Amino acid sequence: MGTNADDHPKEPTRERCLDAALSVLQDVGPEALSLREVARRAELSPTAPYRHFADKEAMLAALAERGFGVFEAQLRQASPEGLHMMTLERFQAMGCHYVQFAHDNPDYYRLMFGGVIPSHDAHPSLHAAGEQAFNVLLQSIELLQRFGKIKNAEPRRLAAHVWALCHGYAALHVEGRVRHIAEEAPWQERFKDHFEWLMSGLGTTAD
Amino acid sequence: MGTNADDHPKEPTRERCLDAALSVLQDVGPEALSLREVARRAELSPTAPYRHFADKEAMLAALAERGFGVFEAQLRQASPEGLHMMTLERFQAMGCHYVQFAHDNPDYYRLMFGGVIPSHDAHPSLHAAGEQAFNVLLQSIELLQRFGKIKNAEPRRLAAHVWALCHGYAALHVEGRVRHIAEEAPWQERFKDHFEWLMSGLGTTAD
DNA sequence: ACACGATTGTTTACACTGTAAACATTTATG
DNA sequence: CATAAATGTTTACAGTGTAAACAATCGTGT
Repeated sequence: MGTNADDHPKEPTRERCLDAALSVLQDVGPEALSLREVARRAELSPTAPYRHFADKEAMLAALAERGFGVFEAQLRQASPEGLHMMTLERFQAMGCHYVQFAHDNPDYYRLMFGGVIPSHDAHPSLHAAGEQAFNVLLQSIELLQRFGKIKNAEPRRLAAHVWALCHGYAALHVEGRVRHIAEEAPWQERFKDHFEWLMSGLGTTAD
Repeated sequence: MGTNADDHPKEPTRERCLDAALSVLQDVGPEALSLREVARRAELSPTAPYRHFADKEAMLAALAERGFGVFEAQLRQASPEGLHMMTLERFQAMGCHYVQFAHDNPDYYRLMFGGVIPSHDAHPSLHAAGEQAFNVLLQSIELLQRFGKIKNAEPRRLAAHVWALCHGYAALHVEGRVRHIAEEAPWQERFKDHFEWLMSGLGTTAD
């Protein structure tokens, strides 16, 4: 006794809502997600979540923010000893982890990068979380430049370049738009090729 | 007389619905789009659209299909005399037209490539329309290969590569996730750099 | 010309949604 | 312990997706 699955009376309601929201998201997708179903799964009255979130969008924004935390951690994991020891190998691993995150958490990914939340700027802390994740990429690029591993163009543009490929790849995957291509080999293998093609266009030749 | 704006009594209702749907989409976005508002703008009874579309998703699928038509036309426009005269310059123009489409028609783009329609395969003609647009890219790649302009890897992978970058770039733009970068220069200029970096990774060196 | 089945449109109905407001309860704090 | 804030519930309302029943319109074979 006392070991029931739903035995977390101390867990603050707000977190329970977010957990429930994620579970609803996985089951029915963001379009069909309803605040009331979230309340139901969190074992609350239908409108209780309004005590913790201004409205549905604010709740999704909070969930997306949580997603960015997991995401950033996963990116950093590619270079366990910190970004300052950046190498091309680790940078590629980071790209891999990027797509891996989208693959493992399609709902989070859609929520964070799809159009579910119309404007991130309307939710300052969400915007900040996104910015912080982007900075991991940006700093890595700057370090690679300092070590002479990639060309010396404007770092934000290089970051946007790499980001665009990763996001494009991840998004097309998440939305299932590349299944006809995906059948032959596991995506990790294919992505390595893509990343190498990508990086070979960013080499240090006439900055 | 007879020249009123709403003087298209012959226009089939189905098309009027799609026009109305696009207009609603532009005004309130796909999340908030309601079939009844569409019916209102098409000057129909609230449930009339059900005579033309199985449900809301089917209607959005039909609209997305129309979008793919416009999209494909815009891609082909980059090589006015047909794909068989493909050059790297025209291919770059095609990339530009890709992003231009997303920029000019963010609602269409989100509808076509975002997660609004969960599975394209559930709507065969939509799936076909998407496939057809992809084939424009694929054929261009194959022709560039035949002319020795790019490396000789599996065409579908090369196509996925270019597509991923274009989609990533377009999507991040459409969702307004690159405004901090976007301020300095018009995106057309920046995209040219990106596309050149991309293609320089696909040159003919050790296939 | 006309009957009749199919196509297209409308009305009605229902369960569900987001959210505001009023109310109740718990909790923290003087 | 009193009282104010935080948290949860109930009630209420307008708007939604969609099914079903009904009405009008149209095309077609005779």
